[in-house]
Amino acid sequence: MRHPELARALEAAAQALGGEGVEAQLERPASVEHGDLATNLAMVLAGRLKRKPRDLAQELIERLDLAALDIERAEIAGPGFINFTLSRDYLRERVRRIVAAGREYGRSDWGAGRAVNVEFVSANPTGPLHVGHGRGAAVGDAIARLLEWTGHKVCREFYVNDAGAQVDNLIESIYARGRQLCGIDAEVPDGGYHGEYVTDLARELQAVHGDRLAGDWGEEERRLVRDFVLERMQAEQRDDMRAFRVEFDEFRSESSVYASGQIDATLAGLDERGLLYERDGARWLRTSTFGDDKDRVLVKSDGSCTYFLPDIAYHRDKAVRGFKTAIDVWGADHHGYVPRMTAAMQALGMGRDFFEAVIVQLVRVERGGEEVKFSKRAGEFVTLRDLVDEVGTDVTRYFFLDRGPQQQMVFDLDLAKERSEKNPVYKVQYAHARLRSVYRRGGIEPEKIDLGVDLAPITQPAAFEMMKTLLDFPELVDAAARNREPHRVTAYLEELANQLNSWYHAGTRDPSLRVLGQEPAVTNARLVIARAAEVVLRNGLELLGIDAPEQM
RNA sequence: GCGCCUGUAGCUCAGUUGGAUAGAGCGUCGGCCUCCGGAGCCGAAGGUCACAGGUUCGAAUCCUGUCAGGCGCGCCA
Repeated sequence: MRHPELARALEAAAQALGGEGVEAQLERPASVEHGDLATNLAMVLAGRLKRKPRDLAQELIERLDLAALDIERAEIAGPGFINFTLSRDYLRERVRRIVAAGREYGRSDWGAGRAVNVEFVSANPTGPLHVGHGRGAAVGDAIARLLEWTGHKVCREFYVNDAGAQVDNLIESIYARGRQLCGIDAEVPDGGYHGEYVTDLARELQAVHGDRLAGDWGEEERRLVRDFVLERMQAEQRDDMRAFRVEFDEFRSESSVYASGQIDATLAGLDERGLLYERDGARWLRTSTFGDDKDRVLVKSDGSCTYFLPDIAYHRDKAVRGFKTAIDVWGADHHGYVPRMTAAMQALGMGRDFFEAVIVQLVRVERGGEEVKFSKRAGEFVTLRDLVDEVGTDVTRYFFLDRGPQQQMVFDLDLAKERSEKNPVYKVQYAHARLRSVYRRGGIEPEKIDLGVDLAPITQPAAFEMMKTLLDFPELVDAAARNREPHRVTAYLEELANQLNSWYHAGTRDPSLRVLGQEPAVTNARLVIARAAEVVLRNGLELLGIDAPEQM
């Protein structure tokens, strides 16, 4: 919960005691007995001033105008904490303002319109998306949403590696499958693709182009197949993403980087800075001067370039396009690549904070405690599509966002399919639906709930605990955005849903605690609290790209 | 061998950037509700925060080392 006036008053008091420029941290104490807000300022000051923290705490309190700050009590506790108890009226009024802010509650202008590029998924156009891509998509999209909420101008981007050897591999795999379909002996090459979809593609190509592809393939046939495959795979990936509720603003392809002349521009830029050199017939970039363990080849001795060079050119282009920050969401198998890209961006003169990588760990899917190994269609992995078809977009997204990105995760299919409050997604969605159903049962139009009513009838301690959680939301959004950690939002929503559910369930035991069926003054006051909770649940779910349903 | 990530309750995970008595869900156990089943409600037990040192008023959090797991270490992408 924020209380900027109190923070400033504390800092002023600290300064008066000789603590120049100390920042006053306010936090929600873990235990209710410790009040509503606490600060460790006296202990921080004690180290600096070589004085006893509890004495300093006393002097700090004496310099505060408690009444003006809506503080009912200020107590010194433990080694030197100051615990503040806010007036109940202050909390009531702040919660009322949540409802007034509505869909805007939790937004901020921290980013001040800074342009941020968030690149994620970026799968090779050589097959269906797998669960790992799904996790990257959920995390990338949620980070994008968090940044939008905090005042950034965000571009969601997908980089298509359409020029590399992987596409050639796929083409050769299709070639082999095509021959097999014609009864000719052939084998999928090493490193080729084995999923059933490869045979499907071969069959389809034969149906469309007939005998043209029956014989050996020359340059022209391969180009034909390449065009067909690239379009098809990208269209499928796009569909998978759409079904997963992820819309990209921009698709950039490796081939367009080659076509744009930016490869040469990048080399020239690096050369001007004296960061390139020749060795063994290749051209190297001095990434090691920027923290990489060794230098990296950009142009091989045969004159072709490594994948790294177009990748640098592509990221450089993000700066050219005006982005101040480029965030890449990568699978754990690419984390070793972070230092060299970071180095390359610095080599081009970008600030240390221009490029940022978010590493997402692997996903293991389990059913009945056993690992689900692969999909029939894709062969060696579980497709995102299969997962979404089985458990739905909301659940899949939520599960991917329910853990820190760096945490290896087990996706429990049994829990995911559970349609009860055991399943955290349903618990949160149900909390929202429950409030909507209160309005319905009461014949109330939520938009017309009177915000001007007296909130004095709100006295239940459980209600105040929940209200404080509601007031934490803007700080939570801020922290989640700054750290690129969407899982803070899911953890928060689960806590809120628990509080809301127990607030609600109190009414099952004691009818006088229900929202409906009370004196109008009581019902009206509780409706405002219900609305505030609904606003936060809905906004939180939106931040994750998950539906806030009217009913379950 | 080197680098990065991870190690918290039986399981899956949080832990407010160093704060007070380490939390939640699932599972387990007890009670309530229900014609039965499912679901739901109330409560309880459950911990050497991988291990060993260090830093300080204070460490799950920071530093060093050890152990275990994952990933990476190419003129592959």
